[in-house]
Amino acid sequence: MELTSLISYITRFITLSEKETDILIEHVKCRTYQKGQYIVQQGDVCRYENFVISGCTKTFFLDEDGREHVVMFAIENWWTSDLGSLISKQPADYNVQCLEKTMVAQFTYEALERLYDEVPGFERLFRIILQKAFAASQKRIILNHSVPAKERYLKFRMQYPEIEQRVPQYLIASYLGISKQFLSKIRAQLVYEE
Amino acid sequence: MELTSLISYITRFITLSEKETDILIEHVKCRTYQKGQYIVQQGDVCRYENFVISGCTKTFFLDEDGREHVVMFAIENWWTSDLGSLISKQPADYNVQCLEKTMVAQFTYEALERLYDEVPGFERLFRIILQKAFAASQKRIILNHSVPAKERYLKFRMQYPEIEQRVPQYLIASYLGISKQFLSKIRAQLVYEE
DNA sequence: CACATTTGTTAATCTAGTTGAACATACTTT
DNA sequence: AAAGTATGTTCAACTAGATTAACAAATGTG
Repeated sequence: MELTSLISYITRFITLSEKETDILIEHVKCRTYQKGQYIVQQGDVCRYENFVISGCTKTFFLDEDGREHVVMFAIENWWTSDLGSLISKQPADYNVQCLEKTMVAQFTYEALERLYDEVPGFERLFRIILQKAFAASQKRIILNHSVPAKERYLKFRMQYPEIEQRVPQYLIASYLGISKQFLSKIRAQLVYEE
Repeated sequence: MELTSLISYITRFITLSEKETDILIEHVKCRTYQKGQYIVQQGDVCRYENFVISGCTKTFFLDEDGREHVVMFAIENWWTSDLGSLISKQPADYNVQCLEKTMVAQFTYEALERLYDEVPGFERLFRIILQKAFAASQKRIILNHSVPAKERYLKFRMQYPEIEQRVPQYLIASYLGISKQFLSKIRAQLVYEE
């Protein structure tokens, strides 16, 4: 079934009784997006927390000059959303767009609230997910400030080899905070060095 | 009592019965650090989640060349820690050092675990805190990538006017990811413009 | 008080990374 | 097959911001 990966993901962190699994399933909906479609649009209020079952997405925003800045990617077993928008019900800062045909499991804000109340471990699950996400986000701030682009690229390649394969280079450049030309230069250097 | 600010902070998010308040108090310890002392040291395992009762701290790390990079500040009613280290029990990436005489309320990892189990709302409290912290951290990554230093400084000034007053400029420059000379140049420009 | 340390400014030089344009390659779509 | 669109490279001119160093001003300390 479609939700297998979600359930086995969740049970890595908390145990779910049969009844709780049923409650979970009632509160989540699967949806498939085609390549290019938007799961979240900058300016709209974000309605879902999304768990990627299959496919690949990019999260980005457009600055005042219309330039695109990639914030993150998401592949199988990752969460993606504009959490700030979801919890505050303010317009989203980000877009989440599918780079491939992508299937996600979607939780509305209300579904999450109910799950927090009805499934005891659920609050813990998200506390743990958020702890990790926050710690990773903090590390990324460090990285951007203290490490030159070349090393940032190497680190990215090490950490997310699947993503490097799946995603075009100019998007990776944007994620790293550099121009595609400069990434190309870095890659040329690395080939020469190896 | 010293913990008044902590308790009124917490009750902004969840309700605490008298008994729960007692349990909370049992699991937290106040400690005062003098100016210059370290609450967390890079390389040590971080033992506490800290709530600032009074004073001011900076969180920073030293890169391979020994240069200091400020990640955040914390003043009254803020949390500060190296969360990654606290939860993984791996050596901390950051230092948390007091810029003034600072009083904090400290929770050990074990105390937090017990509180999650014994005080029903506690898991929710931290889920909410982490949601906000994560969303803010994500916004900061955007900001660094898409906005020039001058605007980043203006935004910082708007958002944290108390901190701008309390903390020396060269630390703010480091927080913004620029050199102190460049911040000085920006400030000179702003005075001229106003 | 004088002296040292911390904090802030100004100016010259240097560099990592940007921008833009031209060209190459591949993948779609008609 | 032709033509368009998405992706990737290279080069030259440019700029945001770093680095170094010298000097003020402010603050702390014996």
